[in-house]
Amino acid sequence: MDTRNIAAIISDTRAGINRYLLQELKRLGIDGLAPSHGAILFHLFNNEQVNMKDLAKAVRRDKSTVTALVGKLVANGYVDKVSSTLDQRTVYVKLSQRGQALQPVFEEVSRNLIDRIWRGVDEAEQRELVRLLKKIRANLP
Amino acid sequence: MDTRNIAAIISDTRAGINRYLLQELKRLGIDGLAPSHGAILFHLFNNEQVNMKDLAKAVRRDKSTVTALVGKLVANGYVDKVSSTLDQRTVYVKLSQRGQALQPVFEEVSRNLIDRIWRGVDEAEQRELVRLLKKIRANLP
DNA sequence: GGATAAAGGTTGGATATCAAACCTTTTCGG
DNA sequence: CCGAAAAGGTTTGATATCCAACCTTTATCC
Repeated sequence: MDTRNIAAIISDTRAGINRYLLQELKRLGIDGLAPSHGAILFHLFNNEQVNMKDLAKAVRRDKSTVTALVGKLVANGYVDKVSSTLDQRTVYVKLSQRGQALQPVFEEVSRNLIDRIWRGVDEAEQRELVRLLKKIRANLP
Repeated sequence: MDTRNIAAIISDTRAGINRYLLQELKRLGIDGLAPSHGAILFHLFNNEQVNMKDLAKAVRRDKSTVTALVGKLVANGYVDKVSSTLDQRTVYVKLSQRGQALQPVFEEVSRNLIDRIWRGVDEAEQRELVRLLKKIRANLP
C-alpha cells in the first residue's frame, strides 16, 4: 500500500461524492442545483436567516462564490434575499416556501449518500477515518 | 464524533490540498500552473509519450478538460503535441526540455505535500486511512 | 465632527471542469 | 468495397470557483 497517493485518493473520492449527488438530484428532477447549493440549503434548514458573510463561512466558499450561488437559488425561487434594517450593508438570506419544501428530499438524498459511503465500514472504522481525516485537514492551509 | 460530516470533511481536505499546492507553486515562481497541470506533468515524468485519451484516464478528467489543460502546457512551452503517423486521429503529448526541467521542482513540492499531510500520523494510521478511503471510494460512482 | 479605516456585498476577469455536439479518421459488417 | 459505426480529439456552452477591485455603509480616531 503506497500512502503517497493520498492526495489523489482524496480528490477522487470527493469527485465520486459529487457525481453521486448530481446523479441523485437529476434522478429526483431537481434541476439546475448542484451540491454547493445543497450546502447552502442545509445551512438554511438549520438557521432561519443568515447573512452572506456567515453563509460563506458556513459553506467554506469565497463570498463572491456565495453571491453567485445564492443568486441562482433566488432565480429558482428557493430562497429570498432581504436587506437588514439595522445595517444597510447586510443582506439576509432565508428559505422561501419552495425552498422549505426541499428539506425532506434533501435529507433523504443526504441519508442515502451517507449510507452509501459507509457501506461495509463498521462504526469503529468510521470514527477512525473521520478522526484521521480531521487530523490531516488540520495540517493544511 | 459525528460521522455524517464525512462528505464535507473530504471536500474540505481536498480544498486544503489544493490551496497548499497553489501556494507552493506561487512561492516557487511557477506561474500559471495549477494542481491539475501537475497531475499531467507527473504522468509524463513516468511515461515518455501518451495520447490524450490515456492521459485523460490517467488524471481522471474528461478528455475535453485535458484538451484545455494540455493546451495551456503547450502555450507555456512545457509539453509538445505530436500527431501519430500510424493513426492520424491520435495525438501524443510529451515533455519539452522546459517541461523536463520541472521534474525536480515538482517532486520536491510533492514530497513536501506528503510530509505535511502525514505530519503527526504514524505509519499504521496512514495505511488505515488509505485503506478506508479506498473502501468508501469504491462505494461511489 | 469630519477624514479615514473597516466591513459587507457585488462585479469583473480568469480558470478548471463537464457534457453534448461535432469533425476526422479508422474499423467493420455485409 | 462501401456505407455505417466506432474511436480519438476538439469546440461550444454552461457552471463553480477564486482573487482583486470596487461600491456603500458603518465604525473609528484625532
